[in-house]
Amino acid sequence: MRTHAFYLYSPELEKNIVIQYFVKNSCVILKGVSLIDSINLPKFISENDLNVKKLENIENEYVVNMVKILNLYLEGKQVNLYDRFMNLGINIDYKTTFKTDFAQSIINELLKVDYGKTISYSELAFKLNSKASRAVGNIMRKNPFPLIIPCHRVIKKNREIGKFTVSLNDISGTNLKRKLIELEKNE
DNA sequence: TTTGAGCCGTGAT
DNA sequence: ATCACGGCTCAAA
Repeated sequence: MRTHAFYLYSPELEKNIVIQYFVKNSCVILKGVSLIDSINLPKFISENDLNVKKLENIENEYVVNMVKILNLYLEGKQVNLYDRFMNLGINIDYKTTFKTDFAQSIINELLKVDYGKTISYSELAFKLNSKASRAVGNIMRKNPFPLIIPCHRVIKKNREIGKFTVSLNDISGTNLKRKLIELEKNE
């Protein structure tokens, strides 16, 4: 089971979106999504030992469809990335990362947060009769699938944007989170 | 607006 | 069992 990877550049986010996946029983399983500055892309690729294909050379129908959907989203279209990927038969295996019931349930609740909406860390916890807002933040921090699992929609209760750590430092992470929220505010 | 103390699930020890 | 660690909160100053 070899890991494949491809990336596309998003002018909207000013980031490269790197998708890692592998194929098992003719089913695509997503391994991770990373948002990387162009300047850091070569380092990221070498550090993770990625065999990255250039997008235009990829024949795989799954990849073509993934890119189509991602581009729709990046253009500001109201698309549910998780559902659309699932409908393609692409498996987003978050249970490998999130092993506990609590973490998995939080992700399930997060997936119910609609496009363009936000929710606070504490509200998300409250859905599970918990007050563990900090623990929720720690779960978001580990999200291997930014954009697809929309952790950018989880903000602070006082309406501040909160942090967004996706292999980025805090400042650029928060800016990127803000961009994503703005992107989803289209009419 | 800025601190500081409380908060809670996780993973490591 | 315990501990330290945070994408957090609340309230006091």
